[in-house]
Amino acid sequence: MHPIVRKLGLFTKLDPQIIRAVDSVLSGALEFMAGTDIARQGEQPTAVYFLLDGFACRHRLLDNGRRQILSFLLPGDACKLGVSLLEHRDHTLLAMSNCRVARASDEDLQHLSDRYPSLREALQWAALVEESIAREWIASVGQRSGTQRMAHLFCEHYHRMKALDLADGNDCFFPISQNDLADALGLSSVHVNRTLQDLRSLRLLVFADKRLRILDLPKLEQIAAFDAAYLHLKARPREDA
Amino acid sequence: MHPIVRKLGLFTKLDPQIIRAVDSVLSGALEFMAGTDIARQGEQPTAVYFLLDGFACRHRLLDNGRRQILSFLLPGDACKLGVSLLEHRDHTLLAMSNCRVARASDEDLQHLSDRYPSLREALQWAALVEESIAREWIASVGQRSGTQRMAHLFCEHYHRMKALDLADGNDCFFPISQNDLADALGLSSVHVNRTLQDLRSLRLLVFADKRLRILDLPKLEQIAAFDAAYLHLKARPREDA
DNA sequence: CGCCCACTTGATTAATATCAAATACTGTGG
DNA sequence: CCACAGTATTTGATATTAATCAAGTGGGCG
Repeated sequence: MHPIVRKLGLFTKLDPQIIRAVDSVLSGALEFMAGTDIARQGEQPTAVYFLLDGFACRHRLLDNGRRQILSFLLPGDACKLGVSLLEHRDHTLLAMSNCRVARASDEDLQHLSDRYPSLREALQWAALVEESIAREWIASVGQRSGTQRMAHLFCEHYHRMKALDLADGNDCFFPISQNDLADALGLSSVHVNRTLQDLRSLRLLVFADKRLRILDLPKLEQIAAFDAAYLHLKARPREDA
Repeated sequence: MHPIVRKLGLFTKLDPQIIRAVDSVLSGALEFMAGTDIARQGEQPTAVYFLLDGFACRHRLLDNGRRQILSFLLPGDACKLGVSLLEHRDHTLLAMSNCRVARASDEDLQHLSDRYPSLREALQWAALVEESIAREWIASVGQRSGTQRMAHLFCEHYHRMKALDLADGNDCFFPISQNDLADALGLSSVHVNRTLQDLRSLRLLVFADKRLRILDLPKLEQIAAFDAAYLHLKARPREDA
């Protein structure tokens, strides 16, 4: 299934005609190798990127040389109408696995949104959800302990993957090193390693080979003080309509 | 000057006709006392709020009983087109000083944005900047020490106030208790108190009587590893046009 | 084989939380 | 004006969390 349809389908079932219109303004699929930048902090933005396949993140380099991962991008993500209104990108988009990406000019997408209000709504919805997730990350880094934070991130990732039907039972793709995890959680990599061992020894999850397997979701959610409300996942309106 | 014009004027000079149209869909000014909620986490959102005067914040209560302040709202802020697409608010809007607020229905504002593309662009711009600030908060809480974080927040607040012409020299309104500061920075209030004393004894700033006075901005920015790029403040295109 | 990278372990230190109490400050009613 | 309650700030002592430093181990791969 088309990843964008799948993602925006979490909000609403888009008319096939709209999908075709979107496709018509998208570039053919671009390939990015794991570890390469899709778009760079500081550049002037003109294009909107859609992740079609793979796993990517946004991150920002600080003046003090440190790095913070700001969010993760799953297939269908990354649409952000209006970026070209800014003079420079304030963060880098990085492919964390091999990625297939499509690009559209912001302008084209705006025009399309003018013509199809339901497309605009779906994109607005996606942007609002992404913002809500960003806010939860602030709350998480600010108020949760290292263990809770890590548990929370795993819950979040699993729920997002599940919602997109990209989880295989209690197991899903999560191609990220312990170092990246540290940069996402605001912890040192040594501490990440130890915390991971704790969670593993509690038999809550297995995180290895670029995959996350959740063994005890309720317990994990409890530890994390996880409340899925911020993900704004409605009872899925998709499928069999 | 109209606070919304002042804020959106950081992006573009809006046609007076558009301003009148916006005013026409805004409720008259609502008053909120310091400490009262403007809109609550969990409620179903229908309205878009504009802060006309005063100082407010967004915050979120976690399941573990803790609280994180997610962002600060300055006059002209708070427009977020599309909120009504979500089923519930994921955070609370709280007046931190007495506030004057105007409300518009999301629907009215969308229609207006359809009619006036430059209004839509200005609102999109404001939303993008707010997101960028949220990302910087993630980076700050994740990668900066307590002292740096606090210095950073003060730099940010000062720059934002300055950009809106709401700073009086090196001095500006900042009506927030040390407890709130702690909830914004992800520190304990005791630690905030001590960090504050450090910054004060270094003669970098004075924070008292609900005001922030910056004594040595370059030094403060250096400590904070502050880089204003994320605020997306262009060389102001306002005034004397 | 040997190198590189990711992960792991141990020891130590630094940052920050927590607990407990004292000291301002603010507004209120008498 | 004073006594008072309530809140905000400050201080000290101690405990915990997580960072840092320094060395391993282990697997993939040319």
